[in-house]
Amino acid sequence: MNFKGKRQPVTIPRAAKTLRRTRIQEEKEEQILEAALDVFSASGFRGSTIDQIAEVAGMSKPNLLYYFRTKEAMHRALIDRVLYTWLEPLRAFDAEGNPEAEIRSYIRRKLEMARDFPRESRLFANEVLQGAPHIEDELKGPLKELVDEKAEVIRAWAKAGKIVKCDPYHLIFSIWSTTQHYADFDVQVRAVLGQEHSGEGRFEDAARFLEQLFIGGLRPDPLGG
Amino acid sequence: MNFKGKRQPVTIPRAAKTLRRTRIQEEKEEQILEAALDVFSASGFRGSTIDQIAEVAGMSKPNLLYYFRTKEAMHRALIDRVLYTWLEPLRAFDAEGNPEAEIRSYIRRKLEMARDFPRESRLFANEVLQGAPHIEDELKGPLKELVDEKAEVIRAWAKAGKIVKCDPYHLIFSIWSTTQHYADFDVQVRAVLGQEHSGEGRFEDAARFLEQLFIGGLRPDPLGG
DNA sequence: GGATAATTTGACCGATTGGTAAACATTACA
DNA sequence: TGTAATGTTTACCAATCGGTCAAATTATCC
Repeated sequence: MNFKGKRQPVTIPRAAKTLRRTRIQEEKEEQILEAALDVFSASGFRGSTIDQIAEVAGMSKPNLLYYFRTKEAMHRALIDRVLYTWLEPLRAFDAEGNPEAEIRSYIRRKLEMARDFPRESRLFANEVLQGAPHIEDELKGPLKELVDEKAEVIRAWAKAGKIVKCDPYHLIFSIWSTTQHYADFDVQVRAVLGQEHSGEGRFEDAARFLEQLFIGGLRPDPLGG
Repeated sequence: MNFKGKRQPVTIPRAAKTLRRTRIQEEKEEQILEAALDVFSASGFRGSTIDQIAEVAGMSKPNLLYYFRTKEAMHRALIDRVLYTWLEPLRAFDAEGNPEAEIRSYIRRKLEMARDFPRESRLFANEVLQGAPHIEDELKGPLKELVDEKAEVIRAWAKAGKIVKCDPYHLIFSIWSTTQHYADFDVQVRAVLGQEHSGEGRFEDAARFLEQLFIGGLRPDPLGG
């Protein structure tokens, strides 16, 4: 029952992390995950190599593998760290609030995330696009539950006549897709808009358009029908 | 000026293709591109291997490389073949038509493509997501020109009060993103909708919602302003 | 300061990568 | 039917892949 000849990296027994966690560990793991975000978000899991991440992180490959035993472990740690934050805007969606204001601020928040955290957006986009082999459970579990909950809120709003009757799931999908588009398909957006309109102002233009679209499209039918 | 010792694959001198094009060539290139679409759309360029494509195509790797000299050449041929078809719906967008009907049918066509050609959608999504290293020219050239043209049509409609005043580029982006979402993020859509609603009927639900959203959101302001 | 644990590295491993060389098999065509 | 062009395969290449190992270095703590 000993481990002589092969010391376990400190990060492996996760439970022990809070007990013995070096300053160096925190710094290096941070460095690595930052580099991993760069690489994974740009090339997907299969298209990324440990050597690339090591180079971006500025350390040797075996050193990376001292902190994360496998490429998969690095990817998993990255997903875990980013996923919670990523769902924050949807979680903030408030049943008690004013529907129009809630939808407006949800769009705005998602658009801000697309602008400020495009790598995180692309990390998930790459993953989902390639069949979500590593996050299937998260999609079918926590994500579905959260969406189910918020969909119920939207359905209640529609029932109360506060917004038009519509499918709440597809409404959420459409907000996701339109906002994340500006992160995931950034190069295409820039190419089409051309140099003159691909500055940071495009996010304001997008926000204006999307609010117009969704607020207009969801305004309740005056006949109540 | 001879090539002894290394016969040139027939496909290399593209100009000569029309002159001497074997039945076998057509069949095999078809087979290869079909397999390449499978693999590239699922893993992106970097994440795909020639061996994978060879296996799917049911032929040996050197045999693939007889028809396409490099992995890049295969990818390029695939992009070239698919791109034209992919832009067909936007090209069909008619300035003379009724704005509401044109937008409605554009959404429907794009949604049909997401349903019927999800691999093609993912091929481009992978490519753009990873920085569009192989199709930058196509984006900045033909794509931008086509979008510019159609944006002008939409702008004219808005000016004439036929639809609400809005940014035509972001309108096009939002139609792209919402429709392609059902191909590119299919696994996520299925996971969130659950088994009961992830049948083919989801495309009808999506169409209904998106038409509602866009038609409602673009209906001209009755005050005209 | 010395022992001990934590960290880092260069050298290396077998498997896989994109791609080649050349022998071999098949087809088209006179 | 012969033969030249076309098509296919086996064996192979150097480079890169994810990952290991043991030795060397550095930080920590008494």
